[in-house]
Amino acid sequence: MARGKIQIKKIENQTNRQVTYSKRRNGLFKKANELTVLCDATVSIIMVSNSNKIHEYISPGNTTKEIYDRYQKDKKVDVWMKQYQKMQQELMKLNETNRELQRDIRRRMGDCLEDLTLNELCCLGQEVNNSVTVIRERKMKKLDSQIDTTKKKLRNSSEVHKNLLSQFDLPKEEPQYGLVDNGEYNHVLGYNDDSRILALRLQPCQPLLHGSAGSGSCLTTYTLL
Amino acid sequence: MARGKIQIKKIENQTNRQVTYSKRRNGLFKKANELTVLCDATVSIIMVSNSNKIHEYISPGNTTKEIYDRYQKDKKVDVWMKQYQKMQQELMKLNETNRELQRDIRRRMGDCLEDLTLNELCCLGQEVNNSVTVIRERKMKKLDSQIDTTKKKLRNSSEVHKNLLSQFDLPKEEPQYGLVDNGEYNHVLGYNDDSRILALRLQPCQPLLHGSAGSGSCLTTYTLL
DNA sequence: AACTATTTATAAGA
DNA sequence: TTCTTATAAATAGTT
Repeated sequence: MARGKIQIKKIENQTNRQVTYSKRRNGLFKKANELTVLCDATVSIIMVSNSNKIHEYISPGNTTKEIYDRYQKDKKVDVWMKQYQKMQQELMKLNETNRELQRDIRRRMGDCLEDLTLNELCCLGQEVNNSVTVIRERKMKKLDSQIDTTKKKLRNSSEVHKNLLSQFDLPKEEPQYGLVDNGEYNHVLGYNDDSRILALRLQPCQPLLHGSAGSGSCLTTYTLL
Repeated sequence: MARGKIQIKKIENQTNRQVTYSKRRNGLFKKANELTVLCDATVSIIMVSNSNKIHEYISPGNTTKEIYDRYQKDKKVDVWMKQYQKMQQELMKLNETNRELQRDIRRRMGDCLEDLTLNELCCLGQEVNNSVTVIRERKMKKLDSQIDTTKKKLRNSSEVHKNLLSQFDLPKEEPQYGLVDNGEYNHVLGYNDDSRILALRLQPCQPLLHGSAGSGSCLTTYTLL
């Protein structure tokens, strides 16, 4: 526009382009500002240069975010909002599910039984009762295998001991590892013929997870903006 | 800038302002486009007029959203992204909690006991066993009160019947409402001296909620954009 | 929307 | 980058 007309096409000279970018950017921003004042409008300009630098103009008293949000609202391209609401719903659903699961567990522990019907109580009772049997069986199986393992270890030790003694030509003497068989175990672990489990707590056992999980964390309402 | 210099201040004449807005908007967009071509840059302009209408310019081959997202990233004002990640985390945590709760329930039903230690099995057994007792007691209490209510109703009916008969001076005759007392009920409901509940299912009872809640819905990964 | 006198923007050079 | 300046472009006021 001066000292000769130019073609509107990419300036190939890198330096020249850079200079023109800078000059015209200022020009554009100045015009934007004049427009803002003269016409009481709001203008937001974002520019990304060829070298990936970002410059912006924003009418005084506004933020680029504000203008863009407004633009989004206007264009109904608010994908974010939809996403947000979808997630919010999902969170609520999950929280609800959690509450229900926890209530179910509490019932299985004998809590919150007030609002169950007689029929529901029967079902629950039957279920829990079945569990007792299954869990007891599982426990006994585990116990058996543990005893088995221990026995094997003992036998092994015994063998090693014997071998050592014979290697050193010492007089043979059976080692006295103590393992009282079976009957005693049943008693210690609360397994008796009453066919009810009155398990002793061998260690203070942490409750499986009730309460700890999910805790009281009610859904935090995420406010927009 | 022509036919006389103007002051850069708000144009008070409404029509004039409107015209100038339109003219200068075109000028601005033209300049933006020249800049885009000459300097191989990307420009996004959003304008809000005094009368709240929105106009935009965007360099060809781009979207306003793209440019704004880039701007956001650059300016690290990505509040949305933080929000999104926070919620994503919350969702994952809740899903994890759900899984744990469901596993806990399954264990209380005698499932998934494989990976429990002997000690944990003992604790679980004890808890479930306690529940059996509590639930049984609760059931009996409910049953008692139901029987009580029924008895009262019966007595009432009896009374009404008697009164009616006497009102009509008819020969008195006791009504024969059938209610076999107590012992029979215990049997029907599976309460016997074995002190274990072998409840009959009076109706097909829906499982309290396991499985239905939360189902298999793994966390859907919300992709951005 | 078109015209045009005048102001403003800016390309090229320093 | 900034300044200069000849000249192109934009536009205020008018029609």
